[in-house]
Amino acid sequence: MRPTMKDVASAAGVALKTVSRVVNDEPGVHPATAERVRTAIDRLGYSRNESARVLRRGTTATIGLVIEDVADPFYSGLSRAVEDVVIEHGCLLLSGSSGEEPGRERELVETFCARRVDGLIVVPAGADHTYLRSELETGTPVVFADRPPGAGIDVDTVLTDNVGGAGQAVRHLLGHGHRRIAFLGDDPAIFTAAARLHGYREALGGLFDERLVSMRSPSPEAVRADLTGMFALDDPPTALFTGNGRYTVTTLRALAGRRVALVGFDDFELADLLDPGVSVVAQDPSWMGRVAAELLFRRLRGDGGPPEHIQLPVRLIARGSGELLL
Amino acid sequence: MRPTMKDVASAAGVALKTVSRVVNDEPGVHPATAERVRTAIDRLGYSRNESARVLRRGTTATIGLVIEDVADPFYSGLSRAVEDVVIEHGCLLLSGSSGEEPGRERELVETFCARRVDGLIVVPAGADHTYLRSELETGTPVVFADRPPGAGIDVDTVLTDNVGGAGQAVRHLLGHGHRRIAFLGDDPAIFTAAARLHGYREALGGLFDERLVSMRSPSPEAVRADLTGMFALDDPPTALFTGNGRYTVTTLRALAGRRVALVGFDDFELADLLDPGVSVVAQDPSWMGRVAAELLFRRLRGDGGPPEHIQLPVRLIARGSGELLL
DNA sequence: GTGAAAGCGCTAACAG
DNA sequence: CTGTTAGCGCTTTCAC
Repeated sequence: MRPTMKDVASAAGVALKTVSRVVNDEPGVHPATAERVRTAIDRLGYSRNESARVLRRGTTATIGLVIEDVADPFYSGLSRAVEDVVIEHGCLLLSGSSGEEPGRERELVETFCARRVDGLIVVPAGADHTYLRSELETGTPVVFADRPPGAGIDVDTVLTDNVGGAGQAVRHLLGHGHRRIAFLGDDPAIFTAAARLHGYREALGGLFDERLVSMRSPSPEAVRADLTGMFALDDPPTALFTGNGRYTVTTLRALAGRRVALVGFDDFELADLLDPGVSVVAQDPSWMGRVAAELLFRRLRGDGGPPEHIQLPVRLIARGSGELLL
Repeated sequence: MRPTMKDVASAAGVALKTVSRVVNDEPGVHPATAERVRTAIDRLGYSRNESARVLRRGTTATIGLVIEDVADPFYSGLSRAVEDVVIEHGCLLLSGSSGEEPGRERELVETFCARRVDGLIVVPAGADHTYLRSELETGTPVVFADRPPGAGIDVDTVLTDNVGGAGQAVRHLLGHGHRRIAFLGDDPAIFTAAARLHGYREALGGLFDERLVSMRSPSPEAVRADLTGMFALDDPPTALFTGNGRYTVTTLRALAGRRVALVGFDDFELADLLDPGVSVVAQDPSWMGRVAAELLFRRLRGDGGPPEHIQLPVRLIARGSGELLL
């Protein structure tokens, strides 16, 4: 039904190999012959079967990307940047969302490996990546982005300066006179959440009070309940540090206009249009994606050096909410 | 280097076909034999070569999705929904961003077809889809989402009620006393932009004034310039209707607090937190994704009925900005 | 239950 | 410049 090279060959009255040459722009085909072949290709509506080509050549020109959720602006920004780099290199991107489930992460990685991707970029959901070992031994380069791999796997990583960023946020609030600074963030099982908690705690020093820490689901109810609890304390927080974009937004909603200083980790659209503007410690998701993808292609080009561990800086953007004085 | 079924077979002391049976969970293998095979698979770190399988079977269990830009929340929401449905059906998703370039759209579609996707979901950037004809004849189902295909191609579509939604927005503003209602939107070459302009114009009737229409790039500068021009008129607009989420946000920024009524097409995060809250005509991108994907899988299951044209309704959400009285 | 042989559509290696 | 042959790793068909 679908025409093959053989069909094109007989239609053009040449050997199969000649068609292959034309299709692949290989030199050494007489222009007239090439033209005849191209005509036959157009007439039959021929399109090369990539699976057959991959099977024969052993390389797929495909990169796999595992993220947490495409619908999250951080990851969709990262995705887009990865896609652009992948395209620049003439490759195709295979991507999937783990939904923060380790099992799904692994399934995706294994599916991608079964499709013989040339390389992988992974934002891990799980903490055990020993399942990657045989693939790594086969020589497939893997870059971890946003979060590092579990113990025992030493590969390239591109991470944000989470500890430093959290410290910057807290010191900013301290500098504006606050001493009761709460932290709302994800479950510390998530690497970035734990790192940001660490930076927060370190910067606070003796001012740390575990009653001002809430790390659980970013559901409106949970955030609201925890905030209510904190504000009911004898010495309630006068400032908040939120651990990621989702928490910042949920917290803003839960605050319902209450006047508290706030600095959030992650920038988000419209942060400048709120009143007051929301001060944030901004990451650059597309930078992360680009750096990870470029590192991967460097490996693909044969760079066999030791694993690199890149840390991207963050930038504090003051817009008002973090500058409310005590 | 990478182990094949043949390697597993000799390691387990069975024939290649037996390994194939085990890998594919085919019945009729003695449990003990199967166990021996599985052990060999684990020991060698075998993973089936999907390209070889695809070549032989002729079906890829892969769906292709072409959108405009993953980094746009509308399309990333749609993507995620498509991905979920695709996963439910045990398939893999191949997706790419056209960046609103017809050439890129076509390249993506052709790349996906060369990879022999079982079906395609396309948010077109171009207006000519005759290049799809041979693929359609081959029997590959294609669903267009958000925008219809160009002339001469009759396939399934899943669109939003753009005309109706724009009308709803305009009538809402008319109902609050406004008579000078401006429209800011994308280039009318984009289907949705043209449809929304049409709905706007129809609802305005005799009140339509082309000086109150701005349809060009959503750059802050362009929007600001056009708004300045409109407000300098003798009878300036007292209300705005923005043609999509990007325009709404850009416009809000350009307004810099000026008191004008506004209804935007597309909902967006934080619309409720601004002051006043931003009234919108909301689409549901994940609903659109889900509907398109389910329709595609219905076709893949053999539903050969005539092309379906699904129109999804919109919902007006009043939050304050659209209810400012004249 | 198990296996041998053919062949999916292509490219690599070598002839002419 | 053009053609022939072998074989990538798998599934299908049929035989035992």
